[in-house]
Amino acid sequence: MPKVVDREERRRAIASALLRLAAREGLEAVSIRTVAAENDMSPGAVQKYFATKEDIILRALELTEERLESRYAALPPNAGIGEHLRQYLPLDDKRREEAILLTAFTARAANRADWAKFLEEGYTAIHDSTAELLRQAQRDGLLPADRDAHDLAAGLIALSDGLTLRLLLLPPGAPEADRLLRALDTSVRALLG
Amino acid sequence: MPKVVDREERRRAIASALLRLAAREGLEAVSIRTVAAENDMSPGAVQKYFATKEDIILRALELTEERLESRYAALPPNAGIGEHLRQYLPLDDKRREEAILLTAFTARAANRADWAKFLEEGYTAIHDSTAELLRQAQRDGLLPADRDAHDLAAGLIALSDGLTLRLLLLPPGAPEADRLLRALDTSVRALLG
DNA sequence: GACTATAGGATACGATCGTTTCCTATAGTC
DNA sequence: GACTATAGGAAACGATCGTATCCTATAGTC
Repeated sequence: MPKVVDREERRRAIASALLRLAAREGLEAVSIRTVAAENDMSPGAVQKYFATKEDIILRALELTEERLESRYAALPPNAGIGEHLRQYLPLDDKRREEAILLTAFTARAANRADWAKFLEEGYTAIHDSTAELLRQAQRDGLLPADRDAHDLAAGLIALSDGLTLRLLLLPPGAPEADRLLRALDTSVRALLG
Repeated sequence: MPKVVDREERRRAIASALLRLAAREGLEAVSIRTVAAENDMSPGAVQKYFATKEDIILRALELTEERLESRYAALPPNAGIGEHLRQYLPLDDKRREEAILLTAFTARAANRADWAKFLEEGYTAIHDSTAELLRQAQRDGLLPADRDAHDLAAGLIALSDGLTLRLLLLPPGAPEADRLLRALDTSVRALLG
């Protein structure tokens, strides 16, 4: 056997470099060559791990969803709904990167059924775990039992996603962001209370 | 004077062709040549009206916001908040096109201050007119007077935008869309009290 | 130590990109 | 009718794209 490397680790590193680059300079700046440079490899080396550019993008999409899920899993078990929603907002550089990417991917996915299916599955997962959280709150008596957990979850997630779009248009530390976050709190309370 | 054409009309037609193309095949499919073909001109002719590709995109952005505003203005004066929000959802091909474009533009604008400023102004306009609508409802006694119209407007718009992202991932006539629309109604009612 | 399969890099190919330059046709002025 | 400014198109430029091909270096097997 010849020289051996951890192929899966390499693939992840390349996809991660793509995400870093795309978040910093936009998805249109992504090419085999620029991704290779971002990961300090030659373009030829990248091609040993991904046959096409499209394959790298799909792996990067996967990686983004993995990160979303791991952040979700890292929340303390007794965190409230508000804290869960806040996890998805672009309030620091890392989450801002992810939000940019998911937004760009979503726009492209609208015309590509395979990408859309992929993203939709991620949405469904978030939706289901949010709905489960709400049902738990109902069992604990923290939320009126006559609410439809699914409808409520859809509303809360939409609220968070819509706010994310607004926040992306503001400079990272803009003062208007506080107003928007307060509006989110108000709306969440109105929906839950 | 030589041959005379309506330059503004030509510019609008070119920008409109860009929007049509970008909505159908994605923003990455947009080039001087493809836009020219979409509008049945030669690439050289396009360059007589826009010096750079970037200029066309900016005009297209302007055009999209003009369309949003004109649709908003076309609503019957006694329409409710729910109908206003529904205007922005991608429920037919035309609005789906616009939503795809605005989403793609927003993702790119996150890294480009000039685009972001442009989009943010559009958001502010929608926000202000929505808040005004809410204050009118308060004066009419249709909405409790103790609500903050600005926070409420921000929440309602975020709700609509977030739902738009979800709808973009579903095929145009998907049955899940109905569930989401019902969730929107539920949430709007909860927010308005 | 010879052999070999893979890592990694260099290079080439055809296509397309944004943009510039040059040419022709035409509608209006004098 | 000569003149001219503009519309519109054709072609070319250098750069970059995705991808394919070829070459070398190296880590493991026998």
